[in-house]
Amino acid sequence: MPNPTDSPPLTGRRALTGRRAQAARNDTVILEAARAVFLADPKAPVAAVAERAGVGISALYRRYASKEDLLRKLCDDGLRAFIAAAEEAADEPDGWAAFAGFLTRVVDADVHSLTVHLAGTFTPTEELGRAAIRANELVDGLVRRARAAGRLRPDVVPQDVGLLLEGCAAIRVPDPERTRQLRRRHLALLLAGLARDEPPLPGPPPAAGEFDWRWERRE
Amino acid sequence: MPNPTDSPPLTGRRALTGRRAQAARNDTVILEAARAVFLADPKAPVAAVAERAGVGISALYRRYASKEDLLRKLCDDGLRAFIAAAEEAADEPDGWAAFAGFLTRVVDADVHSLTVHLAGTFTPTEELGRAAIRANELVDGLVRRARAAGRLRPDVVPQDVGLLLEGCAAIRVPDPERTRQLRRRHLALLLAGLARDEPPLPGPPPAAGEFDWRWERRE
DNA sequence: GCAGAGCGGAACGATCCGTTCCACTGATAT
DNA sequence: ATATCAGTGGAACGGATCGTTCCGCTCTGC
Repeated sequence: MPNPTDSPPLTGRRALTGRRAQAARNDTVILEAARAVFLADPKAPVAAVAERAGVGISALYRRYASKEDLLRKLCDDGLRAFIAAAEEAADEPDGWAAFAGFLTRVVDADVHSLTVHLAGTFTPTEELGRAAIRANELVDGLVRRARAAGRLRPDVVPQDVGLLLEGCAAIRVPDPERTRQLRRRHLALLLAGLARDEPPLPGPPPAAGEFDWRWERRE
Repeated sequence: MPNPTDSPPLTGRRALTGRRAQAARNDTVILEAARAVFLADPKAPVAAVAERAGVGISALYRRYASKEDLLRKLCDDGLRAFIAAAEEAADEPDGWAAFAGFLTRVVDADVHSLTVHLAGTFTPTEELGRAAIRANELVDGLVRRARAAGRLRPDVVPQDVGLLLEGCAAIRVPDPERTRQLRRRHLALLLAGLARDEPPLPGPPPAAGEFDWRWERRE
């Protein structure tokens, strides 16, 4: 009997029961395991995901036609979370606070590294492409507002955000909570650097589309 | 006839000739290729190095007993370069300039990511451990001097340097020169953030030895 | 009490990869 | 001139890895 986890079902409401409940539980357990595993190592074998989830391999293949399918789903979810964070931050009235809050949210959720490191391991759907465009637009808006608020140094461009997130995502220790702390610390350094009246940043700023190559399948 | 590269030898001086010269040339060609290949993908196969170097596999195995041997050599060279950069920077009289110069040098040479990403793929030698300690001491000194010079915010600790370098190393595009530019830009942001009179960095600062786990062999 | 959804995990086949091996070449020594 | 052999390219090998399939079992829902 696999996964004898939590309490029995309330058959009254729409609550699922027995085998069916277990299946529903496995849905999320598998996704969480996959996220954790591929975040640590994008090339991890499928079996590692199953093991981490505490299920058999067939429980996984019942839900996803292939590894690539699973990867795509993961990346899609990540992009969605990214967009959600941006939209949520947009509600904040102060432009700088919105910008800083957005970055903090994305860094905490570890959403950027998933998207970035998984890109190139599967053939992207058109839907995913649209989401990516939407995400870029949202970031543009956030940067524009932060600049309008007067706190963001004017030589920062939206594409800098990607670099910045990548830098934060690169910081990783075995303990997830500690990772979060260290990344926040690093982000604070970055945010301080984003302030005004510093000497201008060197070199031509990153251009739109300059990072598209990530999406090309790597061998 | 392999590697019919450059001009004939000057037999007069100690200049090596023919087969011998070719071998010497291969020494460096192989190392450069290995550096480039493993920098791009730490798990790359040995054959990829040989191909990139334009030599056969046996030319490689004649010099290194095993892949692990080659990786160790690479890591060792990287650490040495790191130390050299630190020592060179120490000559600079101004503490802040020394600190900033050191970071720039290390980022430009792409030395940090090599050491960090290759760690854990081979069993380290004692010699390597000593070099690591020496490197840490040098960084300590650089941070101390920068702080004494009054430009470095006081809540930055030496271990922050590792995080910072890791962040810079994480940014990578296919073109090496462009990578260098983008990293410099990112570093400038970081350095600006390192300035004084900002709100204090959040969370407990990274502790000494907190990143030692990197050196443990990963499965 | 029966049908089948859901599952665990062994088994399979296709790579992939580190390492060895062998035949060959051309510089060097005699 | 000729023999020698350091240096080399690359095919071949054996082991490991990994995605996927498949089979037999269990336990639910009816």
